[in-house]
Amino acid sequence: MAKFLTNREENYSQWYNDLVNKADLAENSAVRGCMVIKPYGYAIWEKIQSELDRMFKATGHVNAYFPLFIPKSFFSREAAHVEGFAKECAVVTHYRLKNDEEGRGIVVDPTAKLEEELIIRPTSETIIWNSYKNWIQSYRDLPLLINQWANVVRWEMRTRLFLRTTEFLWQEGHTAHATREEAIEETVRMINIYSDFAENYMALPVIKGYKSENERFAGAHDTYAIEALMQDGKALQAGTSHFLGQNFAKAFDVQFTDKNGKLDYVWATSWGLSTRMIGALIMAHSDNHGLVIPPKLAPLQVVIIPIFKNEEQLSAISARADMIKSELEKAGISVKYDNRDNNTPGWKFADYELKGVPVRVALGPRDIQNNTIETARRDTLKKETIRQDEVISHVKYLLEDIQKNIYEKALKFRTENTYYTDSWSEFVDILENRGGFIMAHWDGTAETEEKIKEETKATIRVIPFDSPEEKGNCIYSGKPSERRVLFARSY
RNA sequence: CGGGGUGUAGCGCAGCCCGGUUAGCGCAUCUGGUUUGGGACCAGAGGGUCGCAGGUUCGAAUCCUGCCACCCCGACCA
Repeated sequence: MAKFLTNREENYSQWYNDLVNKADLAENSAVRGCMVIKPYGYAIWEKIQSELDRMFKATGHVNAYFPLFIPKSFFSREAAHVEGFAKECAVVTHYRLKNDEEGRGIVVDPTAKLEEELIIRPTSETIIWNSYKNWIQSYRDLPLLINQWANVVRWEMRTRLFLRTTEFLWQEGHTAHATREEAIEETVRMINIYSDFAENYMALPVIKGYKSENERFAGAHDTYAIEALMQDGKALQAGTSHFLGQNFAKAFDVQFTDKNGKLDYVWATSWGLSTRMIGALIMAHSDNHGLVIPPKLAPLQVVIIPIFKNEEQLSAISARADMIKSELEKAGISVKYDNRDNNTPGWKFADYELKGVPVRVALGPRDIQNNTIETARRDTLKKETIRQDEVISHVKYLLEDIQKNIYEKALKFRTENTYYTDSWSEFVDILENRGGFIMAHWDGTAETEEKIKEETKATIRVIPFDSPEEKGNCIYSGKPSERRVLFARSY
């Protein structure tokens, strides 16, 4: 068979770019580092949005929207926060263009300079806390549990479709609480929602844990993250939840009166998950035939393809296909009947495989004769011929089984590529030659983490929540350590 | 910002080293016909400021200079 996609084993980056392009998910735009998300890619994002949104609302959160522009002065109130983001901000300095008198076309009107520059949000903590200041006076106003679906801009030096683009779409939750304990509880609740979403919807096994001080969000007391392993052996941070302490409340002077009439600063959290998840989906499950989308997030779950020689056959097949389609739809399954006659069945088979549609149903003259249908599942590419009256139950079974199977496949891959080592030379060797997760001892200092990063490009992805206490010696410094942490090279 | 690479039809590329009539191939598109159980075949057609600007030359896709864009590898990061 002809090759339509770059081979994944030959060149992982090229395979990834090629797949994003050929599966019609996105393309590079004319704007530096920004991408155009095409309808099919956006449909996947809409599925992610709707499932997450449901989970947020079920835990008492509501949606709101805050401005794209942040006055520079807001942004500089929290010292660590500004330090973390200053290097990658787009800044608006003027508000008008004009025709150049010397005929050089449209130019910025120098007389239209803003008195205070506006930052295009790289994240919204500051503008949101400026509002919260007015919204919160009493313990009765708390907790405040708000989420925003938005775009943000971070002027990264190097970009990559979905994984790191200059502008990206995400959701960011920003909550305010009366007590430290409650805020920490919220931070944990949200990282659990993310990992639940990753595992049960994305079919992506993740490791939950704390970020080390070096990797923490700018302005946070503590950052929790979920980390996933991609098929090329690199780690991908898939979602983060931050305990912000009273940092932003103090910076924006958000105080409330508690039950005892005492004034105190509120406790905050923020948490976010982005279109990067689409990149994770691609890199975790896809193969050399194209995308593999978990059924729960597939914009299209089933495609029915007719195989016919003439109009007469097509109409007989269509009658049956329409019936199957409406029955599947009644069962809550999304279905397309592709009866276009300008492509051959073989072409359609390959195309829907490239797009990652989980289940394909083929109907031809043979099937009409025998009262059968042919099903094919995207994960294993296995085909089966079944009785037509079994189609609904079989498709339902396939969707569930594919969801389960690709999760298990990803988990198996992660297990096989997670190494426990106490030897520095083996540590280096794994990173150089195999990739994957490494569970190793660490002395807990930022200096050691920094040195390991310099020498191997690996960072501490997380200190896993469930990493058991185990006495050992730091892989790098040899100093005593209480538990293993997760190292990997990352995106 | 450093190191490497690429820019030729909608997409993917050859031609460039060693300058020479009309710039070529595959895919895609359009027309007609035959096909259709794994990316069909035949015949015909349309589509190009060879990234941009200069220069050398009788003559430049090809040589020289400058600029621009994109990709990959680093530094940065969700």
